[in-house]
Amino acid sequence: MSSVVAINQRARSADQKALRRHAVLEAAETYFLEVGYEAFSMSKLAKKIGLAKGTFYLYFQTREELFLTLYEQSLIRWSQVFIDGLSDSMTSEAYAQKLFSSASADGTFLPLLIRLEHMIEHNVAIPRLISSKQVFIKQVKAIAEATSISLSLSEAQAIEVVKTMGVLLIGATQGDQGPSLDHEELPEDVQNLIASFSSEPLFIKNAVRIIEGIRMEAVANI
Amino acid sequence: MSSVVAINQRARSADQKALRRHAVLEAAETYFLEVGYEAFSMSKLAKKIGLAKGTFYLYFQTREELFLTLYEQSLIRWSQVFIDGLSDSMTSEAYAQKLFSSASADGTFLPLLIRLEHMIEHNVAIPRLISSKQVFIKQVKAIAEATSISLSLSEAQAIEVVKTMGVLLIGATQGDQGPSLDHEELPEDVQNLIASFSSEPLFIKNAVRIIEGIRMEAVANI
DNA sequence: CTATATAGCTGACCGACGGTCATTTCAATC
DNA sequence: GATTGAAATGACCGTCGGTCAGCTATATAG
Repeated sequence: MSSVVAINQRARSADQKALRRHAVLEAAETYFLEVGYEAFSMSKLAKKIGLAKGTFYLYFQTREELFLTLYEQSLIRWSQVFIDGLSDSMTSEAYAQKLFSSASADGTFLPLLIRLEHMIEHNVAIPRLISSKQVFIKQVKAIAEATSISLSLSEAQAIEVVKTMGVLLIGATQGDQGPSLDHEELPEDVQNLIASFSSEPLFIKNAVRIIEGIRMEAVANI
Repeated sequence: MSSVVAINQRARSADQKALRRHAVLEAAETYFLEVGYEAFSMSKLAKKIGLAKGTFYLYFQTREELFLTLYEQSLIRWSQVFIDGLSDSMTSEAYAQKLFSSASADGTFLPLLIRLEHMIEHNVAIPRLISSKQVFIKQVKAIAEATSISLSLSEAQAIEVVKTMGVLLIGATQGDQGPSLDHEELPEDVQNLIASFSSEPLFIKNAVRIIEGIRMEAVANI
């Protein structure tokens, strides 16, 4: 138990500080999964963990930097799950299905991805932002490599696919982020609208169109 | 000048109230274009117009309802501009280009569209939300009609195109919403990343892929 | 023309937020 | 056991969206 930092102890060595930072992140993610982005309060998180609010700000400069770090973690985690789920010679539909289901299964990843550019990246210091972009680049490369094999595409095509899937994922899951209207009485036209924006088929259909489009461009260029 | 409501006068008739509401919206949009979503403060807007903060809340229940109304207006405005810009027998690329440039030209539309589901629609009363969705449906229909002619597609295909263009637009313009890094020194890999997510080519390339995909699905089903 | 009633308008006030920093307290070192 | 430096603290700050009892401009009645 020597390396564990009890809640009332101080983290003095670099190791102990890393542990504490990790503990804060873990608690933050649990809390985030409970209440979501908008209701996430630093003061309440502090009370939950039993640390003073000021202590957080020793480990993260801003609330958004905390979110950026959670995003980074969830990106890395999801990438691994997705890559592990790929196999050789998949159809583009099966590929898109895997991508969507693995991303949806992670309760942190999508809500943070969707808010990344217009909320989180503001109020984060530039060097931290740069390092985050570099993590992103690394993950795109790793996913593209696996994609190249799974979909029998060139490396360049695979990178194009991966980037575009990200764009599409953000757009297609937008509807899932609205307020829950499950228990509301809605007119039929609105119900139909919502149904027609169901994120999973929306994503998969268009992912297939895009992947096939990219495939055909290569053939046309021979 | 009888119907104009001076700033110190009271809006008593329905006409005058509508005028005042309109004046508030106009001032709000001007202010929004100045400072953007995050820095938009009801108190500051009040001072700008010379009305008390409480007065806003007679015309809009919440800050988000004000944004929802601005969004609605900008959607209607953009739809008209876009439809007017379409002509018969366009290539899918020309179509996508028109869509992107008209949407980008409206400083209000995209920033609000991107925040619609996960920020604005929360904190708006359900009936207001429903009426907003119905405005959306109406606009989609109008755009689809014009699209059907321009791209020589069936009505059903055109609706599919329009809905999907919306999804793609949100995803592709995400990068434009990040903090400005123009005057920052960035490592080359990050610069390349940002360049490769340039929203205009990103949108147009994939719009073409999707439109052509939709076209081909119809041929395949004959 | 004045008195009354109605309702548009006001802004001090509320609780909660993210963030700060002078002070306290713990633990490693001498 | 004394010293010291840094980790931890939480009262405090300015600002936010939102409220509502009181104020007053205006339409109407007499």
